[in-house]
Amino acid sequence: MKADKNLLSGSTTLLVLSLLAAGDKYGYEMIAELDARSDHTFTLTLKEGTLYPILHGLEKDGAVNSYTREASTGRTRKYYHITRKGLRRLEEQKREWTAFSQKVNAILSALSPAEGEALSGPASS
Amino acid sequence: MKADKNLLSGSTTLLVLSLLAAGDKYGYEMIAELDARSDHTFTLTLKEGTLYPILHGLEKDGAVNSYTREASTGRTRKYYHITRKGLRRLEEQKREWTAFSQKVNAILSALSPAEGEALSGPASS
DNA sequence: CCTAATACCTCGTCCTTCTAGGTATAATAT
DNA sequence: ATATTATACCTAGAAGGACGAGGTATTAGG
Repeated sequence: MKADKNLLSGSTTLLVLSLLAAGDKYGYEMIAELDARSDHTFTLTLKEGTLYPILHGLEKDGAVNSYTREASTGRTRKYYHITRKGLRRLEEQKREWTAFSQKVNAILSALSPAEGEALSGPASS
Repeated sequence: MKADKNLLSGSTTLLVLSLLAAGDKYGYEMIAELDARSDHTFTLTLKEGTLYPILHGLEKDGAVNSYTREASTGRTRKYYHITRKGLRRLEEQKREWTAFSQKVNAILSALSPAEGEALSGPASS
């Protein structure tokens, strides 16, 4: 329940940049898209209080820029567009994520066979 | 450089439990093992200031228990042993991690083909 | 003898996310 | 007509997790 939130840590910016690399989007839309992609299972939920400050930070860094648009519904939306700088950053973070997740998976899969050894030491559960 | 630290967030407990599931270990050993497994590339580095509080927390929760042992070198080591409760927790966190990382990977790989759509909207980089 | 390595620990700081609030407009229900 | 819900944006402060920097003690090596 609580671990999900923690897992998100650090990969939030990566996810935001990824979404924007697929096309310009506005904040509310990104949250809805992530929510839909995680089948509403709370696996990948991004909160407004998290997203908006991140978008502002990315814009300040020049990784994205924004423009407002009137939707056909009459609503004003603020769209974000990823820049070349943002794309470079995305690639870099993607590499880091891949390296990291592979290492974690390697450790996770390497533990089961050594189960016998775990019981060889003095233990009391 | 800095993103690595953040990526670690949330999966630290999972990694610690994984290491212990492969056999009883002491703190210093776990740090060295993770460092070796990440080829010293800083991808998976766990710091003492992070590990020890986590181990104490896990022990308080009953996920691990500990015993001291005199090594052949004459040094006193504090070994940690994972309990049944800890194993259950490990399995749960493993599932969460797997679900999470798969979703992230799905998003990462789903972005490139939509590149054309990204340029259909009004944009200015 | 003095330094480096082993082995443990903790406190305060920083960074990231969330909670909980706020504003404003459009659509829907009453 | 009016109230509620949904859309769409925002922010300040709280909370949580990892780290840096410090500390202690013992052993090995120069």
